[in-house]
Amino acid sequence: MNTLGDLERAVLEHLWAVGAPVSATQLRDSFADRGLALTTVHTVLSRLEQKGFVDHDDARPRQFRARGSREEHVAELMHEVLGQAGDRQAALARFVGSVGDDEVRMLRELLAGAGDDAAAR
Amino acid sequence: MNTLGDLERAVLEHLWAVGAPVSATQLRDSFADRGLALTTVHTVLSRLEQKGFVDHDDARPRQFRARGSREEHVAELMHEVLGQAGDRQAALARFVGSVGDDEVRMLRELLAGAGDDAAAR
DNA sequence: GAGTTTCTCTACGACACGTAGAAGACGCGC
DNA sequence: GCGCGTCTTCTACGTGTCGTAGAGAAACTC
Repeated sequence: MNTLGDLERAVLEHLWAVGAPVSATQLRDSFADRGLALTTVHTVLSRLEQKGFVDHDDARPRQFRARGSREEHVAELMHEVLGQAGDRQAALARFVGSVGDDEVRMLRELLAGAGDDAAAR
Repeated sequence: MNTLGDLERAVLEHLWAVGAPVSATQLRDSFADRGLALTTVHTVLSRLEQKGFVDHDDARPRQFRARGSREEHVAELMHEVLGQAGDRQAALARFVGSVGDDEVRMLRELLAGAGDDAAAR
């Protein structure tokens, strides 16, 4: 499910942060502190691509970009996790029970506002 | 974070489902379909214990039990996942945006009811 | 067309996990 | 108390994933 190694995660985070397509070379330079070989970056990118997290065009210096935003990803993961609960309601209850005050406020507004057109996804 | 193998997860699920302390032998029998050796069960139990998911007393045929409920675990995981979001609010918004109608209703009630004593955890 | 850059293919070491054997620790019945 | 069967611990191996990168092919630049 959440199967991403450290480097994979770091690269994906970077792509999310940048928001724009990025070449392998640029990535290697962004991670200069790790002193990665270009091929390493490529391997990681292919794996992220296989896993559906990354996309690339076929222009020549390939440009890679994340598919979907970090928030989308997080929301999706939250749903997956929730799906593991036997009793979804109980799990949800526990979850909101330990959410910060400001976030509770925000949730209230969200739920009030989006109210009945929630079906509009 | 969510590092549980298939068998580890299955065993933990079982412990959650049973709710009561269980011996290794009983576990092996519960998983008779897999034809596991007792030692395998023990290994898995130790690993789950190392990871803090399982507890055992020191009576002689050791009795193992899950620490915390499945729902607790799920809620905790959801928080961890949410913690990965750069923009927690955005992630939360997306999350509730794709929650089922009945669950939306339940959340509304929870948030309305638990309202201001949310700090009471 | 030669040199440089980028990409793909392949590989290897480390680590987690499923699996279980070997041997020691324990308890029960006699 | 002793022997025997059971439970527990220790250790190990096979496999898959991930970090890492080399070799060679492909493409671009001039």
